[in-house]
Amino acid sequence: MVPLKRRKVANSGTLNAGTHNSAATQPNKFPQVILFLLERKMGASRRAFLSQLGRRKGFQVEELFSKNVTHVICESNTAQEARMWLEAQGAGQAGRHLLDVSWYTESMRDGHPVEILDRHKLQQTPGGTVHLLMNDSEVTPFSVPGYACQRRCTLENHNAVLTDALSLLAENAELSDEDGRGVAFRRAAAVLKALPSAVTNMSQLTGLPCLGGHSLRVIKVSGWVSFAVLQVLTGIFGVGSKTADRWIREGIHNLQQLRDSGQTLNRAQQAGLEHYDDIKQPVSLAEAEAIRGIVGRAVASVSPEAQIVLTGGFRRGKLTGHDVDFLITHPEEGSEVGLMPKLVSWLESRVSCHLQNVLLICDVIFLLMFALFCRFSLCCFIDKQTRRWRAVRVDLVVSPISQFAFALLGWTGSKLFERELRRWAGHEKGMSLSSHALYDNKQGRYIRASSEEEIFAHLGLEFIPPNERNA
DNA sequence: GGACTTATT
DNA sequence: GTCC
DNA sequence: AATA
Ligand SMILES: Nc1nc2c(ncn2[C@H]2C[C@H](O)[C@@H](COP(=O)(O)OP(=O)(O)OP(=O)(O)O)O2)c(=O)[nH]1
Ligand SMILES: [Mg+2]
Ligand SMILES: [Mg+2]
Repeated sequence: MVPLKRRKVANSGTLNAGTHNSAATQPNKFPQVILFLLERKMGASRRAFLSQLGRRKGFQVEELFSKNVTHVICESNTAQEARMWLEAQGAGQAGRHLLDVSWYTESMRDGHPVEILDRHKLQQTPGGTVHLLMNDSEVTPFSVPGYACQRRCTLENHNAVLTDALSLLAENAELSDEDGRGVAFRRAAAVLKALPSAVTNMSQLTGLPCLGGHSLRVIKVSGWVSFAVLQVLTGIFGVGSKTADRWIREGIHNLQQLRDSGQTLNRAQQAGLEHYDDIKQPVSLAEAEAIRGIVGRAVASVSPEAQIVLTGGFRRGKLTGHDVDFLITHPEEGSEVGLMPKLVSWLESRVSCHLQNVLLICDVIFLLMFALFCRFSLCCFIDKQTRRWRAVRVDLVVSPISQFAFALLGWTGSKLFERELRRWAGHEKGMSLSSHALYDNKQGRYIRASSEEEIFAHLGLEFIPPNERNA
């Protein structure tokens, strides 16, 4: 076990505020304000970061304390220590503001020193009274005196998991002959054990004594639900992080518990749960091509001229996928409207019929109908010559030919590649890219394109073929 | 501190 | 977590 | 809130 390395307070006189970062540092815009950030509980890196931020915003932030300093900034629960530190500097508090970091961060946000309100002033907290962040009645704040000998603590423990974790670290420190760290963890554990109820929110701990950075990180990590549980629940189609989080808080940690819980599920979630195992199985390229055949025939029968293209990961050369993505268009602008409903009807008409040789669409599990009814997802079952059927997800997108290039680029991915394209468009070119269009924010007009190559060119990027978009 | 892709339901 |  |  490697203990977290202790910060070295680098008081080397290497920093001369005037010269370093001069390019990014603006001249002092507020000469009546000279800031100093106290490192205690803030940490060296956070202090360095905040200092740099302030200087960029035109504040004078001193590296070293001096009599000229008008505002001393420190973390919210260090009032007593801050005053003692100032005394030690022989400075006292004479006419000097002693402020919480919240004043600093708000001033950074607004770009100027904000009015000093009561909540910005450091609380006189001899024991450790809770610093209320907001008048939120849901989060019950705790208040605990600084010494264990000032408080009553029975055998009751509402935070056993957390105190166990901290006690283990204490034991480890003690056995490593690090008594200082050992007793620190013991105190932290004791603070949690003294609480009248379980900790539900990290914000409840602000202001409590004996809980330093390390202990707070331990508490935070201990509260994490195992990644595996989250993966299982969000692995259900229609279940995202918020829903998974809510279910976990309600004691639902696996599929069986979900089924037994009687939770009301929306349609996508019902289908996602019902076909969980099937949908999780990767789709092979052969299956994708087979489905292409089915959907292709469906498209041809409802609109003979229409074209269908395999997009998504398979177009990028992947050999497996979590679904099969298709883009459908029509050579004549406007003829594509109404294609999707017809296609869906055609597919539905084959439901539970057994005409196809190899493949059969037999269950449409949900529809996602958009404004123009241009996108839809279905779940079909494939007969693999064994009379066994499995659910496979298929995404269908219909696009007018005028938008085809944007749709093709947009639906080919990868997801990260798309995000990077759009970020580049916005940040570097002042344009907005979507799977429908490219908009020039400066010229205030849409840019037409009839191929992916043209879009890359408009964006000032070298063309990258699909098989090299696997970012 | 704040952004971090964009559109659709 | 990285960049501004 | 979830999905592509
Ligand atoms: N702009 C944008 N496009 C996305 C997003 N998610 C997916 N796409 C696009 C790019 C993807 O390649 C395409 C198909 O999405 P899929 O989820 O099917 O991913 P893909 O086919 O790449 O991988 P897969 O093999 O199906 O797991 O849709 C997104 O969040 N934003
Ligand atoms: Mg896909
Ligand atoms: Mg897809």
